[in-house]
Amino acid sequence: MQLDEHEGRMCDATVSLAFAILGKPWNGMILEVLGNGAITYSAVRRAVPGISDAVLSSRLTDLADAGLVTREVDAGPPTIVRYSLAKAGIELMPLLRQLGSWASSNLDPALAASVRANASR
Amino acid sequence: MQLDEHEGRMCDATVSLAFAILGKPWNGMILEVLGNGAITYSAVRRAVPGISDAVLSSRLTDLADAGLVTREVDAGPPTIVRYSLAKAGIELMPLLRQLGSWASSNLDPALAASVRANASR
DNA sequence: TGAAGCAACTCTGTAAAACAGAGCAACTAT
DNA sequence: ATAGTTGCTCTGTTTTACAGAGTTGCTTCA
Repeated sequence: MQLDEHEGRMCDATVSLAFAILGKPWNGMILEVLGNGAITYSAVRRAVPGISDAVLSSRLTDLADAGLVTREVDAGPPTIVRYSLAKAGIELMPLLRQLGSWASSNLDPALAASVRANASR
Repeated sequence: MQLDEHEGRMCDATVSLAFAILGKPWNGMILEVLGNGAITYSAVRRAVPGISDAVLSSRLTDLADAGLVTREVDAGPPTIVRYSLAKAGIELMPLLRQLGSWASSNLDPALAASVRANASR
């Protein structure tokens, strides 16, 4: 068995880096929702059907730590917490839109249904 | 507390669809590696450090089922199995490259290191 | 020749992550 | 007063990824 041009092939480091964020369940969708402007935690929860509180909270924290998302607290009362995209997140939006276009042209909508079925389980 | 324009906000269905594939750990990286041309299972394994055989096998099957990847068997001997991108996968490549560019401009490389640390655990 | 190595996976127990749902403090609305 | 909402936290359960071993069929090496 001849090892040839495959031998030194490695996944591109920048793509790996991108998917450190985007390859985690729910992140892409959360970011997309935030792309439409500052939003409260509960509204994100409603906008992303199927996500749990525990995961949403954890993801928002991670995204803020990574510099994609900004968490702003209006002390109130009532306390209002808003999440919005930071510059890095904003720059991702055109790509997310293109990914949506690609998906609608190339993927079977039943795929999303299977995800939703999982979510409703 | 006033519910206003947030009320009807929902995650875009096409983005959800895209992330049915891309939001699963390892898929983005596998697809990127396949983007450089047909490749054997073992070569994919080496190209994506940290992935397990069980997950790689499962992902390749899922990607083939979704129509992004083609599995071709050269009966041999020795049997050679090659994976390559189908049309839908090929159309995704420019977006993956852009995601890599975005990541290198906007994400902390330490993020990838944390993923690799997990992988070497 | 037999042993070692490689390809392409499969199998299985363990650890980690996501799920599902309950709960809490601080508020607002009825 | 009760009920509802916000923004989470907590916890037991289920699912998924991890880690490593294993199998068959081949090729390579001593």
